[in-house]
Amino acid sequence: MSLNHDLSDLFKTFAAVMEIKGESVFKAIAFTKVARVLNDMTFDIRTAVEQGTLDGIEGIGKSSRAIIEEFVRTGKSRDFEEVAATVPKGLIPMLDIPGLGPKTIALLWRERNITSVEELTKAIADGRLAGLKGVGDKKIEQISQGISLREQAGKRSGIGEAQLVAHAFLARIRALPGVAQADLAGSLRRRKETIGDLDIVASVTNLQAMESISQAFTRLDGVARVLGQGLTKASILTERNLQIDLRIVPHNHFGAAIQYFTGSKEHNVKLRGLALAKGLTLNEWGLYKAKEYEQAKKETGQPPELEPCASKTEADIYRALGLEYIEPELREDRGEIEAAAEGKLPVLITRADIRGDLHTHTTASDGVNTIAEMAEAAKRLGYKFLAITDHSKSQVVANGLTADRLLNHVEAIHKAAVNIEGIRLLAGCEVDILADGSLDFDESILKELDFVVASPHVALRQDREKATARIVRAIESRYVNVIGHPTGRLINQREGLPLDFSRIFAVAAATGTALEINSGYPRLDLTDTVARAAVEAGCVLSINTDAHSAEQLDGIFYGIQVARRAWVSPKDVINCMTTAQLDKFIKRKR
DNA sequence: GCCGTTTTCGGCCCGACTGTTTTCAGTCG
Repeated sequence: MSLNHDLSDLFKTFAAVMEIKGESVFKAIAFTKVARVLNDMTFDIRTAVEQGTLDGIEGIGKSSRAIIEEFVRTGKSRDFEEVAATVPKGLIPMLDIPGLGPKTIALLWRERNITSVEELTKAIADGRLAGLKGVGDKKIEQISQGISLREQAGKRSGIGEAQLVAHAFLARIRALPGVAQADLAGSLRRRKETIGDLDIVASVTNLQAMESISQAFTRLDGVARVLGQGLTKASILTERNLQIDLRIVPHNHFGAAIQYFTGSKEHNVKLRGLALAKGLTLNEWGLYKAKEYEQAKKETGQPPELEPCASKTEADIYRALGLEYIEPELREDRGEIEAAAEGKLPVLITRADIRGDLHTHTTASDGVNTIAEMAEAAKRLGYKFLAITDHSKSQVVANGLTADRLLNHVEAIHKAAVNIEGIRLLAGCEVDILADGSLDFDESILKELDFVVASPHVALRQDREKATARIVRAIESRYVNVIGHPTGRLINQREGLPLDFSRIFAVAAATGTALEINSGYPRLDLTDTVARAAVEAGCVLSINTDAHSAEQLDGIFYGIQVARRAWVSPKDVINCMTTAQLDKFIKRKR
């Protein structure tokens, strides 16, 4: 898929160059969107070009299509190279410095011949920025801090880490005097797998309290630095360099504010475009009649003196725009607004739909709880079935089971099942998919199992062709029910296998093999966009915890969130089947 | 550059905060 990413990067850079050159911002926005669409794509762009299916994709117009086609054919774009040559390469990374934007970068380049972050650092030290119009001492200090911030920060936090910090701060904010309600917004509320910064919205019933809350927030425990603080808004950095933005609004505007702050930006842009087309205008204060809003009295930090069409709840806003309510996980501008307009949003899966976990470990391999303990924990979660799937022999570090040990373990599981009522125990195994796609046990062993998860653990740097053939071969085994964490990726740590998903989906759908959304953080594998494409291609999914302890069974929550972002309904997931349906699902393949 | 149930031309989301300004530009989300 690297071609998609290469092209996405090209459009991103193209947009950056246009910003610095001061061309129409709309051109840059358009190319930024093309970059996003390419990045989200789960099919190979080369195939789309060859099959001529590039036409129908929203956001990719005539010019972009020409660039894509040329790049697929020749590996480059003359248009891009021509434009890029007019701007020094070193200016592009300067855009990542917080507080420094395209206008100032262009100014530094033209007036001081600064063409890289390194030169900028030196120029600041030498005092060469003095006398630049619009750049004072404070601005220079801000840029200087921005440079060091960029070096430390870099990566987005994984949802697992961000969540802990978010809940700690949310609790502290809720405890501040005058706060009526406070909730998470931003990408964490949308349950994105990585989080850039945390957004929290608080409401007040007494407007006088707003500023004192804003101030108190910047003095909370765990605040390392204050980035900005106004009447209704404040930003801080935590000790771990995570940025938190707090927005404070009057209580009857809470819905509008949390809608606005939840984003995504792209979702909101489209929503406001829709509002405009209906003669309305949408902002963080509410949804208003556009003409009235224009004439209304407005003051910074205060709602306009005007009755909104909607503002109290998010549901009110979506309804007033003629849309079904859109769950936060869907708000990415991936077709949800169009679907909501037609009343065709999916019924999203919830925790209550899950009837069992199909990928778990015990003390037999590298888990910490026994069969009975895992079964009791599953029962407490209300589950009707549980597959015990300890590691196979190649996973030596994980105490993987040899054939003999596995057969004994199967017997032990069946024996344990006799003593445990109300839950069906499946004796399974997480069998390694070896580098060539063969399985760690042969069929004489596999046929003794009730359930098989096959997963790749090693050789995760294979090329696309090899990796795809490997997983396809595993799917074709009649005993394999689920492909566990199909790519092996780890958030912020490991890319995983570069699979050709359209081939994987075709074989998985044809054979009745489920693809896993592994709920273990930082796996979360498959990802949201891939899982969605899988379902659209006719595949079924399995959401499992890969729990190595009874406690970890609770982690199913992460996988469900990925599934919700993937537009997944209960009917798409084998964990939502009744036990009888699950038996049928397993039998059908054998 | 992209797009079209008010448009094939003329729009394109919107407000808060900061800094350098005496009325606004740049940046951010």
